Amino acid sequence: MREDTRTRIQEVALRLFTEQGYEATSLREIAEELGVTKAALYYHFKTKDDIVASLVDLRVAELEELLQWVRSQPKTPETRRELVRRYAEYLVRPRYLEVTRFLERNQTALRAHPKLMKMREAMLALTAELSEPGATPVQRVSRALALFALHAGKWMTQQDDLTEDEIAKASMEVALRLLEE
Amino acid sequence: MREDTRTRIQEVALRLFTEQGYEATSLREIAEELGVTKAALYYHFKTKDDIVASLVDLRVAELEELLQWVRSQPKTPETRRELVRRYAEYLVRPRYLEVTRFLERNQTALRAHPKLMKMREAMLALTAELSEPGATPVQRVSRALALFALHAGKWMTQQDDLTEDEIAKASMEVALRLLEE
DNA sequence: GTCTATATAGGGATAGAC
DNA sequence: GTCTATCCCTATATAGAC
Repeated sequence: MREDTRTRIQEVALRLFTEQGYEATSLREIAEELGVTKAALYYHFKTKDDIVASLVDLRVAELEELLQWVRSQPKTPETRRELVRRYAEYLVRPRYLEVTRFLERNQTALRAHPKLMKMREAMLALTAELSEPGATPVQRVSRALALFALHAGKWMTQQDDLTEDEIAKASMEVALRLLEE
Repeated sequence: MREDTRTRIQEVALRLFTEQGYEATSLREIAEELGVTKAALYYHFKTKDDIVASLVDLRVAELEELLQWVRSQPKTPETRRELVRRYAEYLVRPRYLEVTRFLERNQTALRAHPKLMKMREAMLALTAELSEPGATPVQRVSRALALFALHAGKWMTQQDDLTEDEIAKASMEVALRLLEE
């Protein structure tokens, strides 16, 4: 069973945008890799920006799902721990991680993109759910760092002699400890 | 006493690259803001890439200075704490922080840049100095996160009601605690 | 050291045939 | 749904005058 062209465009675009950067990747390159012409892309997506939008949509939907869940829960330490655990689960979904990396690496190029603001808002909202009203600055910073700790494992992989699994476990442990502050 | 044109080019380029992204910023824009023409830029820098190289050079030199220092010290907990403190000092030097932000936001656009590899190596080397041979995975991840914790304050500034100073102090506290693992 | 003018290339996007 | 052909624009970079 073959994927449809639209999905294949998304996949190739995501990979090239991540590897080379958004601006540095031309529609010609994407088309060539797929063995079609630029014009064919325009049948599936109205603009280059539209391709990005379709990618971000996938991720925003997941973040908002998570946000909705956490807001339906009592604001307890266990809820916060569970939020970190669930976030880690999202993070290993293949598509999600790649989109995240793409967005991290192309912040300025996409700065004006309206979809990005929605995503940033969602991330800040998630982070906010980890904090409490009367928290000290140290607690605030510490907990804001918790979700990021889970990302950290990803760029460590390249340098270290640890296995991916060891890093994942350790990152989770560090993230949960950051919540304890 | 007026700055020379070369320095002014660096300043404007750095600001625009950071705000708009490297690829999205044309030499024409830089030239217009300075009130000169594109061709004038080419007198001072051989290529657009050369401007970036000149900016990164500033930062690599500082990182390597720091690396040289830490390697001349005994490998004690106090040395590691002092490394974190010194890194934080570098981070608030105006030029350094702006270059850092520029590099963070334009990772992929600059991915092929040879200067960047030198910088990445220097950062990993610094991080490595925070770890010890027999460290557990949790310690490794935790300490690798320490230097990053200092950066974290920067993107928190936008959202939070904390003052810049409170965030700086809290980030330092969090970084030092991450070393304790 | 800065200018004007231009070479050369590549980008995103569209029209219209098949 | 994909093609060819093309429009229009902007980019980096250079040549040569001042």
